[in-house]
Amino acid sequence: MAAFRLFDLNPEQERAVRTTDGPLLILAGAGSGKTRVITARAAFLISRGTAPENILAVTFTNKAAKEMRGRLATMIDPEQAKRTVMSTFHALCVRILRQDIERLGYKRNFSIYDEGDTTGLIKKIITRTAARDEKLEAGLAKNLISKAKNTGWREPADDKTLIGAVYARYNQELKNLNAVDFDDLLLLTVRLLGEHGEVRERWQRKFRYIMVDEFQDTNRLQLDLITLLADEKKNVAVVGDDDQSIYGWRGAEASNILEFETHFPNPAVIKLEQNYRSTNFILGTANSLIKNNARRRAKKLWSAKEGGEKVRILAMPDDQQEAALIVGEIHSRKITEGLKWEDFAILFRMNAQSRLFETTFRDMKIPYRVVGGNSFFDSREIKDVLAYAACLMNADDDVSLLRIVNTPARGISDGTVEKATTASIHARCSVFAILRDEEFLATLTARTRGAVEKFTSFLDDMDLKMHEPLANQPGVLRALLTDSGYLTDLQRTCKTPEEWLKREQNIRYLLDDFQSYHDGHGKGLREWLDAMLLRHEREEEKEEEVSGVTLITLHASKGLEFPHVHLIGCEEGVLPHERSKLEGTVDEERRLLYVGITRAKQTLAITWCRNRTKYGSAVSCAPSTFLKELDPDLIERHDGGELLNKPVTQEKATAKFGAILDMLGKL
DNA sequence: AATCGTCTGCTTTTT
DNA sequence: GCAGACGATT
Repeated sequence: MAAFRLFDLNPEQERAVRTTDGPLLILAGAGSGKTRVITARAAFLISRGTAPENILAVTFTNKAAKEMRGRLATMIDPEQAKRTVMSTFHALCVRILRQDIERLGYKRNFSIYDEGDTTGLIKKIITRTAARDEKLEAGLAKNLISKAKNTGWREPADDKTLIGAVYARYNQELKNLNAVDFDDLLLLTVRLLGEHGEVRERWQRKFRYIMVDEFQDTNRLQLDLITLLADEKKNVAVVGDDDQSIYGWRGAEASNILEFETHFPNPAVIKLEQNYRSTNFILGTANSLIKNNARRRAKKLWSAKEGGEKVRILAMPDDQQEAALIVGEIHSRKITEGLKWEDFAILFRMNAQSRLFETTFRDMKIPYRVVGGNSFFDSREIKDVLAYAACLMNADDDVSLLRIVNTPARGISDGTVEKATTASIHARCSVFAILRDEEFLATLTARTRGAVEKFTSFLDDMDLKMHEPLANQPGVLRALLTDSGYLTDLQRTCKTPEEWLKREQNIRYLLDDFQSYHDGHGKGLREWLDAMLLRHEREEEKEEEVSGVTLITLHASKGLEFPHVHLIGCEEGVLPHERSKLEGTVDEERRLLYVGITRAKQTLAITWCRNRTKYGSAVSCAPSTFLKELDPDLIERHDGGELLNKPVTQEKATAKFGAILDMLGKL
């Protein structure tokens, strides 16, 4: 291969790319080109003769992995790019576990349970375990269990506490179901690699160079995993920004990056401080805020982009007027400055804050998109389809089976299901096995027995068809949904034609996705199902088809950028959130605002309201204490109430009219 | 089995 | 203020 070209990189970036051996810590500030560095580093390693499959780049999201792979494909031979392992933590673990999980006493066809599945299971366990006067919310228990798994809390010795007992039972139950939750993917992989030297060595030999993206968001288990994968060579390059650590509440350990040296001694440390995104007004504002955090690796972002506008802080009388002013401003700037709706974003702390903006945008007929919110995968029909598929892959998967056993209604009542579950616990086998057990069937009425037998033979039939060599698997799945009467039943239970249209569209999307996965990758239901369960967003479609002003939480905005950003609701109690003050995590809230500020490329406006409607009633608010920390030299303060009521000035009207004429002229 | 009414209790959510 | 859960009703 020709000599690798590095001329698009600045000196620090180039050093990060060329430092290939031994531990490396890259402190990459917001907008400093970290994705570029990771991909260039992979390309550089390959150009120097490293085989692509010996390079591992781990990310948190599928989107990031995909983006990296795409970029790498533009830098080197796409065939080689394809062979480079770029994967999320969870997908990597699935890959490892599908090969060797048998050593931990699970079967290789294990099911992966998502949040909803696990919460449901925990709920069931709580009702079975708790005494009359004991109460435990399933959601809370799920969080506690997740935290326990992620911080390495083993089986609690004291299962005298309800949560301890539920934890132990939950793990046992999962194992019986031959299922794992998201946390288990990491936990079991760490256990597998830790306890089985030959497996560990095999993977260590494979991954000679490891890179980790968003290292500030890794938790204890993820660090353990990386440590286990890196052999004594320790060719581990981590990229991250402690100032953008905003997932502490999900178990991310900022100490992983702050104390990197204790985990990997004598690392090379490289700081990327040149920002390619924002103006210096914006970066200076961000710097002035974040320097108030005590525990951080000092860095100062700078930009070659001079000029621009000062950052505006607007005080608004209430949230209604906040929405009115911002939406109005976006509307007029789009026209007068010839911008696109996509150039604007509205950032907020809580999802609930987007509501008012949504209605205001609708009223003004401005297109908008809400990022996040309810996921495609939370819809009933998608869960049902995936449950059908899961049943064919893992006969022990009771959770999926119970989901679809009487969906559509086929004469297997709750009572029958209850009876089957009890019998399965007694017989120590799966519910599916019980439904085929002659002894059990004999206890049923002739009618119920007929229904059960029809159901099991239907699934058997589908199972057979699905696993035939050269089967048209997407076709089988499609047939399953029709022949089971599922689709007809779904249509019947939809209240409006629009609802049916939406649900049907979702299913069609899902099946099309499987079809193209099957045709393109030549992979089967197993692999596709894994990918679906580890992917909670329909990235491609969402991003390309939908356009308009972006409405997004601060958390979800990390990694994105917009020319013009409005950061709303900067009030004490909202940002920082009331709860964070009680929990002592105000620093993380400050980082959250920092992330928000650094999303802006050209202009940034921060608003706060003197009054806000919270839970139905109006409360008065104070501006966020963070606003006092921002460098006053870089900021303009306005009273937004006045701006809103001020009559339109002559010059503004002329400008606007001129712009309209301009647009008409172009037509 | 479906539907209606009342109660509750409120961040953020990469997989 | 409103969604989501749960229990009582038909």
